[in-house]
Amino acid sequence: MNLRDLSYFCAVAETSHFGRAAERCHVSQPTLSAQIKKLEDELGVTLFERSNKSVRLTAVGQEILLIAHRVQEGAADIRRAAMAHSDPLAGKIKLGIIPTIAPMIIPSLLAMTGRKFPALHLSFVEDMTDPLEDMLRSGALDAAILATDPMHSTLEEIPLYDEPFWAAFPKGHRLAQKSHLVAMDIDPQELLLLSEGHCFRDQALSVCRHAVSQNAAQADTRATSMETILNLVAAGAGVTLIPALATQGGRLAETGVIARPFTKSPRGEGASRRVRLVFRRTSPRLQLMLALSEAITDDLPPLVHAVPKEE
Amino acid sequence: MNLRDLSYFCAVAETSHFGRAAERCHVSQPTLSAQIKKLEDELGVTLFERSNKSVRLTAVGQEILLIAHRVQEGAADIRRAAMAHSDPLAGKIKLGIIPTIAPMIIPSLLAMTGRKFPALHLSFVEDMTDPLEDMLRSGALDAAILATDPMHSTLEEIPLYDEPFWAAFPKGHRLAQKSHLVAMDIDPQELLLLSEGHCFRDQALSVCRHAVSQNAAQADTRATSMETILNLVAAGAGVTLIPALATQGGRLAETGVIARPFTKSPRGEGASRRVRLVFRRTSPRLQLMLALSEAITDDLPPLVHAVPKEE
DNA sequence: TGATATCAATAGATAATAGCTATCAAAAGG
DNA sequence: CCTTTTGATAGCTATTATCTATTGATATCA
Repeated sequence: MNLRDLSYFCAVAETSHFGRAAERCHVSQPTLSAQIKKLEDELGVTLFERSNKSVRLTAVGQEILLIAHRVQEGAADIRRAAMAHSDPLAGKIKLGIIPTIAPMIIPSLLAMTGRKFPALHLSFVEDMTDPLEDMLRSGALDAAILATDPMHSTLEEIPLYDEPFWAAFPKGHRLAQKSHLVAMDIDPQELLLLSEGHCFRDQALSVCRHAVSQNAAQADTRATSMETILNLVAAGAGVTLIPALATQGGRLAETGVIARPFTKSPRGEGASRRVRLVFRRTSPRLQLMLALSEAITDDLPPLVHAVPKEE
Repeated sequence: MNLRDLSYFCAVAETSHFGRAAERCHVSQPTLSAQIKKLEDELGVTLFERSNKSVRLTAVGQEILLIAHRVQEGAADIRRAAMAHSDPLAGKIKLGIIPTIAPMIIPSLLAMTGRKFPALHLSFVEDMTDPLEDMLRSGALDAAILATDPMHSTLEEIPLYDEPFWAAFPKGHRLAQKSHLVAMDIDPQELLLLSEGHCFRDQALSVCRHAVSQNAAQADTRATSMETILNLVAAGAGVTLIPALATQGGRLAETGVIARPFTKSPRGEGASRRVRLVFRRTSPRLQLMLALSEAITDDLPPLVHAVPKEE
């Protein structure tokens, strides 16, 4: 049995005429006759009672016609479903974002996709890098925005932008006197860090390499969110590093926290992290990933830098 | 698209493994891969996200899987329906019978089919030959039991039996003195006939050929049923011919009507009619027709005669 | 780290089949 | 009696589903 055979069958049943049915199916009459015969042989029943003058459905034929219509409707539903999903820039997409990026990027991301991909429905999961990669690999996420090279070879990445680090300290702090800082300006004793697992903790530490060994004193004050750390900074508990985009929006000034960029090195390499769109190498939505990354990099905020093309 | 493709698709979706799915479908893995790819191309969507380590349904794939199951269920329903109708000796059959046969044959017919074809459901239409032939040709009937050669070449017949004619007259009638009659014994003035359209009317007249022209006197007393005629006979209104089987059951004796057979001619040809099973030449139920006619002739009542084999 | 195992995809050849044109055979109608 | 209609048949071709053998890419294990 075959969907084509069923459509031939329906055509004959509805026209009561092999020739006209063949025309409707865009095949020759002998072809159609042969296929009907094949179907009858396969089912072991006679579907039509034929004579030169008339073609009449048998009792089984009538019964089967009803079911055949149902089956063909199902086939049409499959085509419809496929059609509805054939736009690569449409549908639902579940995006994981690390906590040091999520709050800053989600509003603009939603605005941008609403504008450029009106048929796309985004949902978000905010978690740390490792759990996000796990979810990505298991299929629980379609993509993630991360700030590290993906660990697994099954994952693919598209660079989005480089985001410099800034130092944040309370108003009146000695660092406020300089417009640009260097890593050594940070006093390891003062440095506040996110809890382990946050990639930004490791990145901040690698900027302040001199602080690694001496930071043990702060072991008991590791905050689980940027928000908490900045509150600690505002309260005068220390200084910290924050990603550039976290300086936006005026929240810092309100709480009396001051932020300063670092001086760029001669080669233009300041302290920064590379933010990437990550997804399974096997993802069927590569096209969407490319479109999405391009849309993001097309309209970057001034505080971050597009990735140089040759990379 | 194709029912086979859909079953391949379902197999892969359910095993998440091309090799095992291929095994389940009894085809090679490359075959299955190719067909899935073809299906994806045709639908314009990716159904599976494949890697060496895992095969995962996409969102469209999940949606389509549900519909595909529905479609396959429909295909199974078609096969089931065909299976249920594949026994040629089962199902419903609508049988037309002329009024001068119906009352005598229906009880034994029902008993016989109930015994020999328990899966067969008979229903009956009692009418005169012409309307029955029309219904037969239009498909409103599956078969008919008639006593005439079918008029249309589209109809086929199987002889069942030859049924002699008997004369019926009131108790004390002069004919009662003879044990066997000849046609000329019938007085045209007395002959009562069924109304026009009944084949038995014409057959009775052809037996009493001498009565044809002289029967005009009875023109106003044509009864529409054998029952009525016999009541007239019982009341002394005349004599009539009846088919042999109408003499069964004791009803005649109760009403004081006497029946006598005719003498057979030297060649064994008495006055009689041939009763046949008639159906469309194109009928898909030829097998049932043969079985049915054989079952009827296998167990004829003593008053009728099997049709000689050479005919 | 290198060897092995796993698994889907690809290549190339073959078998099955759906398709065509031309023709036939039966029946109906003028 | 001839013509028309219509489904079935015959013979051939194009398509395609299928096979085996192999590749290439990962993952696993020693």
